[in-house]
Amino acid sequence: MVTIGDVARVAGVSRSTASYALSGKRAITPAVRAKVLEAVQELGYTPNAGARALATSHTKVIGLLARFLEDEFAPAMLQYILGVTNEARELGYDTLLVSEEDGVHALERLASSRMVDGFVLLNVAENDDRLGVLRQAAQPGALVGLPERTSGVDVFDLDFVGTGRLMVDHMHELGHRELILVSQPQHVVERGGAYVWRLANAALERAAQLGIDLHAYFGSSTQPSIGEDLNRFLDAHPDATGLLLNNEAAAAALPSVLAERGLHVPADVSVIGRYSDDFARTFSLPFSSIDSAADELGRAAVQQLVARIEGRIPEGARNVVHLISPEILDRGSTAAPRVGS
Amino acid sequence: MVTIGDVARVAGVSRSTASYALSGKRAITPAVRAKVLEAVQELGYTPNAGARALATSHTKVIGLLARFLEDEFAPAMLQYILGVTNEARELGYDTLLVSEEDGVHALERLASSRMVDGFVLLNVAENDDRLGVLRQAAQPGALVGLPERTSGVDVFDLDFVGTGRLMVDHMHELGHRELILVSQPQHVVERGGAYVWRLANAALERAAQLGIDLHAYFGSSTQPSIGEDLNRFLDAHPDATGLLLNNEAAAAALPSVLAERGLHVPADVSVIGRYSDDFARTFSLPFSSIDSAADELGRAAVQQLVARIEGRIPEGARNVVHLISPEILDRGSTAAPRVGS
DNA sequence: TCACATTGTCGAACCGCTTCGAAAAGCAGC
DNA sequence: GCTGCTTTTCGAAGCGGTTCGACAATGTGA
Repeated sequence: MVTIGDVARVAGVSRSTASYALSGKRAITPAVRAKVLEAVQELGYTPNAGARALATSHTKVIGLLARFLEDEFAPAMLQYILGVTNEARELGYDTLLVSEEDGVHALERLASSRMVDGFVLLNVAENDDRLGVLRQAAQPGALVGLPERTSGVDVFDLDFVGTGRLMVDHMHELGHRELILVSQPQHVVERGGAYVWRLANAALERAAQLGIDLHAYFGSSTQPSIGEDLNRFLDAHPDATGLLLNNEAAAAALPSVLAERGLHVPADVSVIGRYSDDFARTFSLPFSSIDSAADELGRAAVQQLVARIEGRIPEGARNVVHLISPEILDRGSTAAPRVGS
Repeated sequence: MVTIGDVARVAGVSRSTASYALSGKRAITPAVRAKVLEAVQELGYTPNAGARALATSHTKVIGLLARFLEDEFAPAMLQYILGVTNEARELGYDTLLVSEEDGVHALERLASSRMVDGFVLLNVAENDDRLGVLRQAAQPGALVGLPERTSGVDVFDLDFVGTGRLMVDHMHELGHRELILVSQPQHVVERGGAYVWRLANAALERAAQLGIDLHAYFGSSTQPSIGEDLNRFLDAHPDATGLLLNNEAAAAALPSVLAERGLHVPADVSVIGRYSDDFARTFSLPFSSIDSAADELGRAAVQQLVARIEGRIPEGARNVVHLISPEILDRGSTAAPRVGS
């Protein structure tokens, strides 16, 4: 293994000079610096990460704590993960991915062993038990997902309240008066998926204000049960003219369910969903939707985290709670309801 | 930050004694060890990962190099990633996930900076340019995906040759004589997805031996193009009685395509696919299939890698090339072809 | 009681890098 | 040619562990 000592010897300078030549933290004569760089090239020197971490107390690694809820649509998580790892790399950081069940333990382990400079938590629950540990940790943390208490951490999420309202408003403007909302499985809500009821409650409230009949249901997250669920909901409310989807599996299953029932979109029924564009592209999703903005959220969380790690954010500065405004991507699946239906 | 020096002082022993008491590498009087452990509890001591790595040259981290090919079905990758991270954690290792485009560069960076003890490469191509670097690296590596040259690395993959044959054999036994094979997009093949042509060639060869008419196509990986592709293939071969799928998007799209054409499985057409069970469960995939065994492959790669890292494999031992035998999970989507069709 | 193992503990060195304070070198002005 | 100031380089210490060789304290047998 080639060390900075080897570089120094070959370049004919001291180790500290070699170090300064590489870091630029002190003035070095151009000629000397050139000799050092040449030696680096010749020997193929790369600093040892462990040694540097020990000396600087910075690992240039961020810890990414994923959290896979049973019954949740797992592939959606990949978009967030890639957003985080890609942005981190662009900012000079590597990412330690932890998929451990026991997130609290993982957090304690990484924080106290100083393996990482900061944390990104995915899929944060309303009362996420990881937050207590995170607030105690020496390293800063950024969340993707809005918890009840946001003190001491930076938060990034889609505005699910706004999303619920927007869905209802959009349908209302078109003239719909009876809608069905299909959420994630109840299981997900119980495990802390606050975004589910946040959207649902906002939609119900707005519907009540507007005099709209909104039937809110939990749907399964797998086939074929979600297909059966959808048929059941449609049977129960024959006069409903619009569907709101906050459930990826439901979106994926809906085309064939509608086909079997001989229903056309948007002539017979209007549909609007909430899922990632990538998901929409991969599957035959001809439905207008509100993007989950997974990539954007992951990247924003990392940017903020790195800014904190590198001290670019004043110590006393308030934490950020950044909610992305929902935007409808129009795929033409909503229209005025059929007259007389 | 609490160090082993603090522990030693509180316990009233030397640093080395504290270290030995914790590692057990030398005999320590029970009473002394108890005092050390008590001090550890009291102070909440956790060893500093960087310092330990520097002293032992072991980081207890493995580098996971993912590789996302354009047009490939990304969510499938998540299963491999989780298999790797979970197995690694169970064996006491953390996982550094690298999604960097330039895998060669990433590998060099991690290897020479000694950030990881070993590598797992996902989605390995026939002539993967990462292998050259990996063979030079001081750390061992395990691959998921079979390259042309396997020297110096341990390899784990599904037996795609066997898979191609099995699909054809299965259909042949049922009496089918004309089949359509839908592979991943040509793009994927060109980028190095060897598994695609490996399966296709094996299927074609076996079909030729058995006197079966096999029409092999590349299919798109996104909707709605793959739906159009499928319709085109079916139009072109009206007498084909069976479909072989090596393309997740095709599998996901097929149910609605068949519904539109009024075809029933397996009465009108037999179908067999190759995708992960998780994928099958998530979507309405009523097709018998050969599991990708993503989780199993990821775990096996990690087990082998860790065995090498920890020196449990003799230095001169041959590298492992482990191909998982394909097995058909029967979901009842294949049957004898309709007589007279 | 003494020589000799054996067992348990300690001090010091080392892993590779950064950084501080001080020494050395260079340069101006007188 | 000397003083006084910068600029550049160096030596040494320290980050927090592990590990080796030596020493001290026991215990054993003669």
